[in-house]
Amino acid sequence: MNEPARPLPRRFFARPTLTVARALLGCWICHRVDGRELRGRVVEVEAYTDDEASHARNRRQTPRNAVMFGPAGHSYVYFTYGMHYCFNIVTEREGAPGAVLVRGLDSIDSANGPARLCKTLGIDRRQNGVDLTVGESLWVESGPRRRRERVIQTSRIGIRVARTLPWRFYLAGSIGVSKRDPAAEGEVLSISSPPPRRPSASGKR
DNA sequence: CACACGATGCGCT
DNA sequence: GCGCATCGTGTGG
Repeated sequence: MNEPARPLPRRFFARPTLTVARALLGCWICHRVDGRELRGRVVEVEAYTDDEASHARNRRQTPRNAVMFGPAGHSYVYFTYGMHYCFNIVTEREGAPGAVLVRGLDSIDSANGPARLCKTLGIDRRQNGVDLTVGESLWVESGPRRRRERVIQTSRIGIRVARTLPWRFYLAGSIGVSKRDPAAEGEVLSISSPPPRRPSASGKR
């Protein structure tokens, strides 16, 4: 049998979104499905509140984003591009929209990128609105970051607006990070390695 | 009702 | 770097 769940309590999630996002690094996402328990360690997240890139932009509430306005510690799973799911964890006090998009896990295969992560953990629309503090099917467990694991803070990915907000966090050097930002990591140029390729000026994403 | 488009990932150039 | 799958959602008429 599996170990009993030790879900993080509501008060962990009912804080400012940026605080929760950073605190989630190193924690475990656990999903009990089909009699087995899948778990991965969070290594990359993004914060969304009521900013221009958020589903709750302008604090506009809709059927889809409703759980972002609800109590913290619930899951917000949305469907996108006609084929993918993304998993978020609701933050802030009730009435204030906020969620952390979980973008990458390690200690499990194929969990780099928010959609692959959902596929690997078996998360889909059925998990939307689940209370993660119950510890019954889907929950989050504490997992303190290891010493020497640096937290990198940089801009979010895959959005067209609000790109200057540094609201993405990841653990440097971890497998499971969808996209690294060498500049934010303070990478030193080496004369023995080829020069980094510059992104073309046409890039819109 | 019509329509534009996306918090992505894959395969190919 | 680029095209594209594929459909729910929000917006506007």
